[in-house]
Amino acid sequence: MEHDLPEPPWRTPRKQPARRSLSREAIVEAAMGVLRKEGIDGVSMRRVATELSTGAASLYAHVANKDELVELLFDEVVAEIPLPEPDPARWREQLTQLWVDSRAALMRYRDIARAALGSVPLGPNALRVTETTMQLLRLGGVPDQAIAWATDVVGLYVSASAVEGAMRAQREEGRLDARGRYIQGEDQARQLQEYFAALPADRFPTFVALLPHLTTGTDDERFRFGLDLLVGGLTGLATGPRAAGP
Amino acid sequence: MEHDLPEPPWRTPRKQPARRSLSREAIVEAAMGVLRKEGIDGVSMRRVATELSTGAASLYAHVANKDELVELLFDEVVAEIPLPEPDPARWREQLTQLWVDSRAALMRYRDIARAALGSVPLGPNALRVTETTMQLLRLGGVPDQAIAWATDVVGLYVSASAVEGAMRAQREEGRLDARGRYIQGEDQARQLQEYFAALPADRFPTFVALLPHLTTGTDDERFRFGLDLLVGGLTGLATGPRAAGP
DNA sequence: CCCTCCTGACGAACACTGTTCGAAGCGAAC
DNA sequence: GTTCGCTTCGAACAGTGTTCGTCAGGAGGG
Repeated sequence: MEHDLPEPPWRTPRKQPARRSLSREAIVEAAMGVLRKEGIDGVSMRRVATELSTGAASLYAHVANKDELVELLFDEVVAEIPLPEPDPARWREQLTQLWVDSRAALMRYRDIARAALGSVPLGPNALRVTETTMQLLRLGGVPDQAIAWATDVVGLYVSASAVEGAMRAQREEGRLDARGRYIQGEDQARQLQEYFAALPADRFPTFVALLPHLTTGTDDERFRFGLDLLVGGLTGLATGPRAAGP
Repeated sequence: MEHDLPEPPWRTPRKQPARRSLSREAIVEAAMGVLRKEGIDGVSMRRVATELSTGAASLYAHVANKDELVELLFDEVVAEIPLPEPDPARWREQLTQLWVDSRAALMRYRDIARAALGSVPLGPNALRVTETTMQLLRLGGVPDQAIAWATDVVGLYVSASAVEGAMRAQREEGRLDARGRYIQGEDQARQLQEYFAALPADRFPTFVALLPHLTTGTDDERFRFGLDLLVGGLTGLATGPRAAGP
């Protein structure tokens, strides 16, 4: 970084100048860059290794698995979720905000949320988010068993929504095919419109009747809709706000 | 099947006796078998082709893509969801039952639900399920915009829950590693217990306090918990049951 | 009856993937 | 000074989805 002049050729080359730099942190950092740019499918062992100008096999000294690497990535993403200072008077808003922020952080890294589905996240940062979530639910007076299940359920919903949002974003981005043909999201949207217009109204009367509403609203609004349903239900379970206690 | 004696060598071999049998239906059927036994990752073009005793390239005459094949599979699975005859007096129970049945049908085919996340299912059978869902919500007097969003939201939740359930089932199944070592689900559960027991109670007080509740309940109960939250919220949006009408 | 034409079948190949093996190289410890 | 152990990393293995070019068989026309 400081000076990238070519090494004088008469000097002995010193193959690894001090570049024992390969470490778990460096690998995760490089992988995060790939993840952000190309999504989880872009994160291959070879791709990450190339980013560090080495071979794929070298990564296995610091990371057991690709699965383990993805877990590390996920927890790194979760670290970006801002945590509130729990306030008993505003536990509902804080909960909603926390979950909205969670989804936003996940979507910032494309389809990383796919890693959360099917494997309960238990990294250090994920634990901190879970702890805060549970604290807020407790402040609201939600029963303990409901708290445990609710964190699970909402986590599932947030992740699923993030995955769906990432897919939609990728589709609208207009990705180019292997051939180089541009598949504009616009084209697909038009095809969908045609498909909908051709649906037999006698067999799908309600669906057809609701067509205008189906494409209404942004992803965030739809997410908020479901989230409000869940939070509303949790409020119903609450015995009213109570002070934090042991 | 009837006789698999070797063909007498002096007979002309007749390479394709009448085996123009390869068709889209046959491919989907074969793939369904693989899916049920080994999950979505087991469904590879070569694997399905082998099941039909042919090569992978042959499938591409009937199916554009692997993605298309998976879409076909998904819709075939959705076909197994039993649809109720909508009854205005019981719209809530019917809705809940429909969603429980949907999750059950998905889980019957391992992790096929992964295909639903990130691509709104629009096959003929999926449309029938969606139509019924919307009819039931209408019977309950849920506003149109809420109906559109609710089908989306709950579909997401059902799929996500099915994925999680499939993963857990696979884990508990005790799969053998590449080495042949048995990784019993029991072992992993014990490791998890140890990890939880070692958590610092001062940094994660609420989490640690709720530990007994975290492992309580079956997957179905947890799913029902979230589903009841959602249905409860939808009931709150309803203007009361009304007769079906245009 | 024969000769096209065309579509489905399919072996081979391409560019990938995750992971393992074995041979090096290096630093530290004895 | 030598040995031990940890990194590094090229090569290879067994997979993956997909495409290409060839080939055979049936349909249709003359």
